[in-house]
Amino acid sequence: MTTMSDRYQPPLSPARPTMRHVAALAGVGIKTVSRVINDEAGVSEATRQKVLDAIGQLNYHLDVTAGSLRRAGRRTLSVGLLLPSVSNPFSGEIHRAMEDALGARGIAVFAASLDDDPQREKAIIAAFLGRRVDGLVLTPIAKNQAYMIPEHSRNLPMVFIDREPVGVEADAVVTDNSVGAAKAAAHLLANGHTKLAYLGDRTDIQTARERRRGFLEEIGKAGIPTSTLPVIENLHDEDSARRAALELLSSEDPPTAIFSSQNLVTFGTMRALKELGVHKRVALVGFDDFTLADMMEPGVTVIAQHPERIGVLSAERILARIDGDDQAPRTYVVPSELIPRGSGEIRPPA
Amino acid sequence: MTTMSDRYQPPLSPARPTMRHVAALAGVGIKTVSRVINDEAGVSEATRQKVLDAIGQLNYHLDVTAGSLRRAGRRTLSVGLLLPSVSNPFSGEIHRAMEDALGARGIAVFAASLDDDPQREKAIIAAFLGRRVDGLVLTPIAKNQAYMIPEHSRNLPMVFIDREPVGVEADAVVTDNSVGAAKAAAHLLANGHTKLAYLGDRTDIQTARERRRGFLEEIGKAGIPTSTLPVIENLHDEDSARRAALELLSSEDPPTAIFSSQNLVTFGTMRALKELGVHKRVALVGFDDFTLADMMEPGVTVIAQHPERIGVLSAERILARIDGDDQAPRTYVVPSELIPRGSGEIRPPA
DNA sequence: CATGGCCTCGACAACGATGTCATAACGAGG
DNA sequence: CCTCGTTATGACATCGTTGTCGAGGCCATG
Repeated sequence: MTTMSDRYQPPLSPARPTMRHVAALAGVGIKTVSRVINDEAGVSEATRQKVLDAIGQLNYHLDVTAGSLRRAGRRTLSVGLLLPSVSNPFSGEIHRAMEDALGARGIAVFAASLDDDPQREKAIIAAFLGRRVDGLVLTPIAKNQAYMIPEHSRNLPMVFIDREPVGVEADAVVTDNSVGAAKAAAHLLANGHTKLAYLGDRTDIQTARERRRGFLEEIGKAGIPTSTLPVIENLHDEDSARRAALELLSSEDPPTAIFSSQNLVTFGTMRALKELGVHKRVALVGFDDFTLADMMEPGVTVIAQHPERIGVLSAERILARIDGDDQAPRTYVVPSELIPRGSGEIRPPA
Repeated sequence: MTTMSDRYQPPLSPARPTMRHVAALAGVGIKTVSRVINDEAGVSEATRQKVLDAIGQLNYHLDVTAGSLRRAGRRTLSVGLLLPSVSNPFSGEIHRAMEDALGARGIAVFAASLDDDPQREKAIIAAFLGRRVDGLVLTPIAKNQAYMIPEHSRNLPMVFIDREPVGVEADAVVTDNSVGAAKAAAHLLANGHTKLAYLGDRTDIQTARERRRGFLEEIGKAGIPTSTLPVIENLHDEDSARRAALELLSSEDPPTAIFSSQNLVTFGTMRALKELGVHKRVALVGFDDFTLADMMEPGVTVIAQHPERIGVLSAERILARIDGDDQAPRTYVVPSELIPRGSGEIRPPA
């Protein structure tokens, strides 16, 4: 005789209950069940209890998607969120703020990563449209969002993050990229630097161009010629930034201060500075804050964006649009903030 | 006369097209449209083209949710993912790996943050069930998952991450927490330490308990009494960890090596070490890798988990279950890895 | 030319829910 | 006792899609 008690029991698989089952068990019509679940008026307390009991007994969960098919306004109670990558902390913060604001309204969030790939942007949007999301919040990559015109004219609520849309009119929530970069420039100038350099991200990314513009314009205003200032771009990962910085710093007349336009570029630059042993002599200001920046040697001065703030604002806007707000689209600017931590306050050699 | 060209034009809002519209425009029946879209056989090439043209012209997108209502197996092509917080990098990595694997199959991911709140866990699961997700991947917080028994017996695919479920049998993908912690202990012992300390997370978190166990057992094996070894727990954020470490290090007979059981605890400890100026004299090994750990002074030795690996494996398992795999549930262990970077190789004072 | 088989294709019901509307029950007012 | 308004309730159509099934057209075979 073998004992079977420790064998895996494939579970029974009773059909998932529907309103009909609940109605039958409670001895009422399905419409009454619907009324109870949706808290509609016109159900006696006794009936309500019977229905609730049946729901509990069957462990019934309303099928939101089936409901949305018929429901007025056809709300699916879901929105699509397109981010650079869900694994990057900046995106994560935005995602989190969005989740909290929308979750409170019973709206679920589909999140997806774009990886700077315009094709992917379109494919994901198509997938989300197929799910009939109530709204779209996205950090656009494609040069142009004209392909969204059909949806736009169907009044699909959309909010653009990080960059204003091209080809459709819609709300946008952005960081003051050029202003932030100008602050970085002003800060380095104020600390006495005249030999500056710019290390930047891919030039097809609008925010990268804005940052470059802000940085260079501010320097120009100070009367320092920008035509000879080293501007190294299209650095999209840590290692290419590191190598660019190494080369730059090993050149004949190296800069005494560097502005890096993005997180990974900042990391690469930090590595280069450290490898050459000049991390305490060459000034650095990076765009984007990061964890432990204050624990580095020296602490890294940054232009911090406020992703939670961006997320909260975007959530507000998409909710307002979903609720029918039809004001003219606006762009909301979230100010960046210079956080001095040491690396940006290094003064040029005398 | 005022010009209106720059005024906002609220867009027209033609109804979203359905298969019926496509069918009418193409001059075919709706079933034929369905066949074309789903690549079913039995449609002549000519008809196919007509339908595809109509789809393009109307900018039609199949309504996946409506389809899932009728489709065999009722797949909604969505899964729910419950993470500690979408804003934490560890969760982000898992999310990303999941998104990639499931996205390739046309499955969308609902992600939500638990914040270590058992109530939230239940609420979010209820919300996901209401959306009829095809599967659930979760990092459980609640002591017990017995409340999921009804779903489990309805064969809802589930995969648990980070911790084996209690109360239901299901696949789990976990890090070898106790083994990893033991490695940390062994590493510190091998470097000559005998005065060690443990700084840990909340004791109601299973992984935290595992790590403590692994750490203390390994030390016990080496013949060092663990009863007097400082074990400070329930440190759940950076600042409480910092304060605990400060106190510990200022005590009469401070440890020469510290093991911190989690990211935030590690950060707090690093701060304390630095504040006291002993970061180059007291050894530290932290559980969980983090960005720029190698750039700290000294580099921080960690027991790294592999969240991408965990994500990939979880995605594989949930897909297999969705595809009908009905083997007995298993627990998959993803090995952690000790990465020496300096802080863990500091030797005790002679 | 009749027959049968294959290929295309569409009518129809159904999925699980909700909006509409009709009806039953009941007490109030005449 | 009839009428009326109010409240509680359910029958039914419907949302957009897919599964089932049968109809019709065409071609090859005998």
